[in-house]
Amino acid sequence: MASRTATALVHPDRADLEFTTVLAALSDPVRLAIVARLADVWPDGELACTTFALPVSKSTQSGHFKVLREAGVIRQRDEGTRRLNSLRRDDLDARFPGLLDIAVPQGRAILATW
Amino acid sequence: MASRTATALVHPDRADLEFTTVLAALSDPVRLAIVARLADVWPDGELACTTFALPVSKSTQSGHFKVLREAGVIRQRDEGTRRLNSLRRDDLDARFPGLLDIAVPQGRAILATW
DNA sequence: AACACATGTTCATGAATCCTGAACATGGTT
DNA sequence: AACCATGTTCAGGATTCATGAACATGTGTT
Repeated sequence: MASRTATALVHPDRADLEFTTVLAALSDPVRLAIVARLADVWPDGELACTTFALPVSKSTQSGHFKVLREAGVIRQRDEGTRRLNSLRRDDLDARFPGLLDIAVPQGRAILATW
Repeated sequence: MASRTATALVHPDRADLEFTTVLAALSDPVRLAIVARLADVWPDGELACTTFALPVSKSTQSGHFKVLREAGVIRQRDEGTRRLNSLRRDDLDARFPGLLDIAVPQGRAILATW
């Protein structure tokens, strides 16, 4: 992958999560669907980007995952050639209690339409 | 005002509210602050656009109120030369229970920084 | 080693959206 | 009528978004 090891992946600390940034990250159907899938394999599940079968191009997917990571919604780590994603539910629940409880079912509803 | 009576204000029905659209509307600090102010005068309070003293230009304000209205977050009605705004808390609570309870305090926090 | 393949990222381009000041429209006031 | 207050619309420039093509890296195969 491109410069994986060169620049470390940026993950904001729990205390630095911003509400409006998180909402913006969740306000896209594709990203909300990603969050719902990750919530369903939480807490120990990690899913590679490819496993989502999203209806957008590869580069757009890459952008969506980046938005979620930089907002602090997901965590990403590299394992071999794959980038594994997991939900930062603990941090989100601590900072914005109840938000994921509302958002995840909505994401599942989007998944159901695909 | 410009063509106020010509085209009626668009207000989506409660059933047509979309989660991602509402989140997008709430994901901006200025709009979140507007929502918080309206929540504090709910249920019978109506505030004209000018009363908010927002740190953006008049035309940008107009755009923000339009986004909120078209997302179904606020209701607007014209009274004389002023456009009065109120929060659609009943509809939002019915469709997305708990969302405003989370968002409003965050909006108040933004207000406190101005 | 060398080659091919799978997984993701980056870059350049075009499309869509956002912010602003200037001009406009409407209602109320003197 | 003239004037002011409240908001909207329009055109522009700037920022953001989606995509295909090219690239980079890790794994497996010969």
